Amino acid sequence: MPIQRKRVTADPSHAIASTPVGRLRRLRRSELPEDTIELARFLIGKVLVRDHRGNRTSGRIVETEAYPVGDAAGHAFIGLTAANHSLFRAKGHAYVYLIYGLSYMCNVAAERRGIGAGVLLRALEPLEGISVMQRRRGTTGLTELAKGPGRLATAMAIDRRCDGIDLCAAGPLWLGVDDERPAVRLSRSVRIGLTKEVDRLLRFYERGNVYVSGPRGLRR
DNA sequence: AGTGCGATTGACT
DNA sequence: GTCAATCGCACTA
Repeated sequence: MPIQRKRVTADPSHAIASTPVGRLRRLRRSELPEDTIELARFLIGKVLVRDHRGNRTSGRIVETEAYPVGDAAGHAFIGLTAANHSLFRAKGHAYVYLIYGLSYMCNVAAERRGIGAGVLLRALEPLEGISVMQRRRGTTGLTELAKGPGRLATAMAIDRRCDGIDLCAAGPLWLGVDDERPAVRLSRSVRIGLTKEVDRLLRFYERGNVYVSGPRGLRR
């Protein structure tokens, strides 16, 4: 008779505490897929790192949305402006903007220089600097720390001053990868909160990850 | 110079 | 579940 193993209680805080921050290396720009949708998939499981005022915070990217070329919901759709020009930079640059007067959204520019497209980072699984994130967010919760794009920005102290940062360079905000970690199981869905292009399946997330945002039914 | 609105969040019924 | 807050920016005039 096989021994019935007792199921380990799903405790997010324990999961975080026991998650080793493995060997992290900076992503090179040449590693990033040029295609916006491929980039959105690629970024799941990669790590966003923030070095700010002597504090390091980082988290695994668990949810993204693609805003490809020609997408009427994308900020580049109206053409190049003072506000959105970072979207037209080479892949791997940050595009940060304020929405509804209160939430910053952090994007990764995609495609070649001169082409406007990007990937919205919608949620992180916190890794380093959890207490710092908790202070910035004003909560002791763990699953709510960076679940949702505005919360992600707050937890990582990302604001408009981060717009244009090269995420593939040594600096205050960059993208890393832990090559030791196993590949991610991806799911996709429609994008959240849009009034245009509502049917396109351009949201990607790690299947079953408790740090993924969105309504029930769009998390599994 | 004025208007409308948005890739959200948190508070509240 | 509903709903208001709050700001920068593109657009119109």
